[in-house]
Amino acid sequence: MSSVSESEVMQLHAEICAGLADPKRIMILYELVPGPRNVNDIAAALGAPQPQISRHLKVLRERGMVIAERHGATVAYTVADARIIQALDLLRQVLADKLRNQAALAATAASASE
Amino acid sequence: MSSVSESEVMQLHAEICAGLADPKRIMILYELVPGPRNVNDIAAALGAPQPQISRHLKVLRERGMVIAERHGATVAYTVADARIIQALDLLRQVLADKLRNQAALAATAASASE
DNA sequence: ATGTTACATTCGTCTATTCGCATATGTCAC
DNA sequence: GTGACATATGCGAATAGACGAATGTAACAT
Repeated sequence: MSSVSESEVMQLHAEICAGLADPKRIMILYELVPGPRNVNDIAAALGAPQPQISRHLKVLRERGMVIAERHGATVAYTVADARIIQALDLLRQVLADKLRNQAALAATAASASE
Repeated sequence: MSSVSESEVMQLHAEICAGLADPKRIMILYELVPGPRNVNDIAAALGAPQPQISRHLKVLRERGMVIAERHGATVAYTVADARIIQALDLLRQVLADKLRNQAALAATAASASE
């Protein structure tokens, strides 16, 4: 019966979004798309120190956005929900269009000043 | 020719996500879904002080996520891209499922301890 | 038990965000 | 011009986020 209040939902919604609000975390999530990866592999792939990646993974874990699974000495991380990647892709498209429009505007301005 | 580097894209991607990383901003964006709204209406609808809403709108504006259009004394705000709302909806669904699963788990635990 | 590899956490510091409050700007009506 | 309304911004305090560097824990092999 623990119904969640409207503002609590908004808070949780914002926390999930905040999980995406860091370039490294976005890169980590995309690294996990092809399949599970362990921490050192991610760190190596992104050229970032392992503790930094571990901390970012903790942020994502706390928000239920990735799943950690121990396999012996290593820990495999997975994206918890494919819709997280879908949302990232949507926002990436928004960004791509914005950059495209800016480039077009710049070209227009350039040709206007020729 | 201004090609944007990989990490710059990630930075911009993260900035858009950061635009969503606040409960009030999410509420503002959903307020704009039915149609354009001016600042005071949003502030009244959310029961928040006008300067706070104005600042949040500035954050969204700077990231190109909303469009401001002056009409006389008032300024009408619109969501710049419908995919922003789609992304929010996706993440909201992720959250809803998570809450549903947590509730189910709690119920299981409760029945196990009967 | 020791060593080695994999991962997580703590600490101190720095930067960024958010807020309330007051105030500035902008637009219109008169 | 003045006044009234709509929106934006400056300022200071409080809070949160991210980092590097060092250290702690966990799993396994020998």
